[in-house]
Amino acid sequence: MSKITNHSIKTHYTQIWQTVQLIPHGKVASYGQIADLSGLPGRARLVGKALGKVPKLGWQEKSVPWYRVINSQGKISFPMGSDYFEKQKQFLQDEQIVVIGDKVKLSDFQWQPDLAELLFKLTF
DNA sequence: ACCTTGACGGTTC
DNA sequence: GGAACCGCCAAGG
Repeated sequence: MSKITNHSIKTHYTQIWQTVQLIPHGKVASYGQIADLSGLPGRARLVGKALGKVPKLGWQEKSVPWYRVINSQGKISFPMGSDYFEKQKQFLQDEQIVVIGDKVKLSDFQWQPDLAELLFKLTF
């Protein structure tokens, strides 16, 4: 398994983290999209939970690029002005992603995964 | 074993 | 737009 795996980590979370790591620099994905790609259709909320674990586990901020995951409307899911909101917005802008207010234009920046790439990289 | 929590999503009004 | 409502269900207490 990948190095991010930890003896206490549950399998669904690992699948989610693995999928999130595939989002390319400069692109974003929605929670639902990650759930689908992780073989967990309809479980977008679980993706949020899994991403919330990243800092709590003391992992490096960017070991799993959680900041590239936003909601299906293209908006950052943290309350505007909160610390995490500002951090996520900054990380996105650092990758040349345009964030207006709390919103990213999905038609310009949403990750369109290549099927062959997914089949090659995902091991579950 | 039961109850609550979630960085969600879609439908509807 | 946006707000209310409901479906989702693994994880952690």
